[in-house]
Parts: sequence; structure tokens; C-alpha cells
Amino acid sequence: MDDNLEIQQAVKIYKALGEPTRLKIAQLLTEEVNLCCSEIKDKLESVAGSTLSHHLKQLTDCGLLDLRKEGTYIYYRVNREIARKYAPYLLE
Amino acid sequence: MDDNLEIQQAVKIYKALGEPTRLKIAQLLTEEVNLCCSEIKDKLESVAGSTLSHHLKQLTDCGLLDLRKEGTYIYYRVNREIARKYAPYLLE
DNA sequence: AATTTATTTCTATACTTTTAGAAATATAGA
DNA sequence: TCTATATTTCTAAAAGTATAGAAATAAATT
Repeated sequence: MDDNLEIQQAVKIYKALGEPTRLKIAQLLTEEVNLCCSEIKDKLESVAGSTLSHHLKQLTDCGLLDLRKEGTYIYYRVNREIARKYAPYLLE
Repeated sequence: MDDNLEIQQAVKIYKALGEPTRLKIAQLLTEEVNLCCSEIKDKLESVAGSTLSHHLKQLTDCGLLDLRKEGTYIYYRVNREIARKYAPYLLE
């Protein structure tokens, strides 16, 4: 049962990382800790804000990214414990 | 450039693992090394052979599974080096 | 050669995901 | 309060994926 939850999380995490834009975002956020949505947007070639928002939601929903609200901004960072467990490749 | 290939492989691997049936197959194949297509089929609740074939193709195309043909049978096993690099969670 | 078993390819359908524009919400600062 | 900036939600279209039945291929056995 609890084991099952872990598997569901694993599927979510791998699904999140199995898309080029999201993998890139995850990689950006291991290099540079704490970027906000609009900073991430600037670092990617061309994504609409709404699209980026969906990607970030997937990455946070699965537990791979943590966020910290600061005024109007939301800063994201990789949860290294989760990354180490499921996808240490990100931390290389 | 070579770096780029690695990223493409990472996306493929995570996409492959980001689907419940395929994650399950990968897990079966770390527990029990060397199962053939029809043995895997028996261990899953209900998948058509054609569906399973597609899943196995994705898992081998990305490099996560190796295969060995033996007569009519094809035996699959997890490539542990690749798993260790991208998804050591599988080996736990 | 015919049959059986294992696996793949073809094809079509249902389902899911990605994408972004437009409108909505939220906060900070003038 | 008004404006500007950041982010999200809504909506719909386009693209991609999962699924399985039927036909095809391949090898082993009779």
C-alpha cells in the first residue's frame, strides 16, 4: 500500500522528466538554485508563461521541485533528496 | 553535441519509465533477471502481446533493457549500468 | 511440409498531453 | 486606488501515446 504510493510517485517523477523542456528546467535548477518562473522563462528558448506554469506544476506535484513564495515571485529549487533517490543523473 | 545525445537518452529513459506498465516491467526485470516476452506477459495482469511488444521496444530502444535471442524466445534483462546512472531506484 | 508457439508489424481507435492565447488572480509600488 | 509585473486557470486545438485485434514473420517440433 505504502509501497504502491512510492511507485506512483516514481511514475510521476519519471513522466515529469521524460519531456525535454521539463528535463531542461530540472537541470537548470540543479545548476542554479532558486530561480523564479520568469527567470526560467528567460533561460528557455520560447515557452508561453502558461505552458511553463503547467510544466512547473508537474515538477512540483511529483515532489521533484520545492518552491518558496516571496512576494509576487515564486522561487523553485530541486529537492535533492528526491533527485538522489529517483534521478541522481540530475545532480551530476 | 555528445552531451546532447546523453540528454536525449535521458529523456527517452524517463519517458519509458514514466508509465506504470513499463515501470513494472523494469522492476520485474531487476528482481528476476532474464524473462522472455511471454513470461513477462504472464506476470502482468492483462496486456495484449502486441502492446507488450511496444513497451519492450521502448525500454530496449532507450538502452534500459538488453536482450538475448534464444531460438524463438527473446530474454530481457535490465542494463544495470544504465539503471545505476539514470534510475538507481530500480535497483533498490 | 504442416503445426505450434513466440514475437512483431500494421492499423485504427481512444486517451492523454502539450501548447498557448485570453482572462483571472495576486502582490508590490506609485 | 491605479498600474505594472508575476503567475495561474480556462479553453481549445494539435500532437503524441497506449491499446489491442488481425495479419505477418520466425523458429522449433511433428
